[in-house]
Amino acid sequence: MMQRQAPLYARLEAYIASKGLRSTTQRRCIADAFFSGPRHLTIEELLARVREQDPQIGYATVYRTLKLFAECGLAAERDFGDGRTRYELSDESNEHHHDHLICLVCGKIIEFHNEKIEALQIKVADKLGFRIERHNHEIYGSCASCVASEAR
Amino acid sequence: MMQRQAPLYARLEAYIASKGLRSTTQRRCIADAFFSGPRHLTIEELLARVREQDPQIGYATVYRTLKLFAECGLAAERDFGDGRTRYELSDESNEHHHDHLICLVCGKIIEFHNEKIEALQIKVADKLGFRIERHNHEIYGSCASCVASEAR
DNA sequence: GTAATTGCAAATGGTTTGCATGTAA
DNA sequence: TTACATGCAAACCATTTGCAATTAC
Repeated sequence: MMQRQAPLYARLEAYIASKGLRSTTQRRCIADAFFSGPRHLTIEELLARVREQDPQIGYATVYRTLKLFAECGLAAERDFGDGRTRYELSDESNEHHHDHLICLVCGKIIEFHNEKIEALQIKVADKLGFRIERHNHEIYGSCASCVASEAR
Repeated sequence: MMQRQAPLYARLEAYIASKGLRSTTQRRCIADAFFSGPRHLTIEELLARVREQDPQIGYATVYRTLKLFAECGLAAERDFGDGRTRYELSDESNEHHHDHLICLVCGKIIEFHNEKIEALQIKVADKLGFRIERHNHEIYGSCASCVASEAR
């Protein structure tokens, strides 16, 4: 376990304890894969990482465990329109909130954060008396390298 | 057919003719329901409207026809995270582009448009050399009336 | 006439669930 | 000891597809 992931483990263990759940080898293994892995992984990708450590882990366990992580606020579910749910560290587990640019050519996912957009969203909602809980903001198109290789 | 929907019919018929497809009673009936109905309808809702006119129409036909409308640029598919795809008139069939606020309590869908947000998105993408094709921007929370009834 | 379209039912595919077995506390 | 968790297979559910019958042109 890397140093910077220790707080995430601690939060997970605290949640598990507070709910009367159990700390299992599978959950710890999936937590390892999720906390240290690349962002925006699908269940399938996560399962592959997890099975490098323990080939016996079933895919239903990964589904259930990521739902658990989402429930306790460690993970966020993302839908980028390709039919598979992706998981990433939640905003609070992370440095800060971010949104995404998704390359339709190579599949690359780029994170962005723009304070002005965030502020304007709040303004739009306020004007309508709407109380914001969360938002999705995804920009689809072609990333710089795909635009470049297309031009060739 | 109402006056303001005539251009939409014309575009549909033009597309159908240009592709060597056929103008069927089912397609015209589904077009009626879609062009004149409320926005953001699911296939199931659309099917119900369509069957008021012609109870024989099958649901696969509605799926196929809405895909056709999307293909020819008349319809836009929307995913508000509840597992059902919704269809609305595309930006070009409509007055202008818009995004959505979705009430998680009552399900109300409110449209919004903010030029500053649009401009900032382009700025974010430009800085990364990313070419935008489209975007999703959804704000989830509680609408004014649900916030009010909660306060009671 | 013939190629596109329809309606039905079956297939698909990601995700969820029931259940018998295993295991943490 | 006794709930909770796991792994498997089956179920789910929105959507898609194969196919025989129908229809537009």
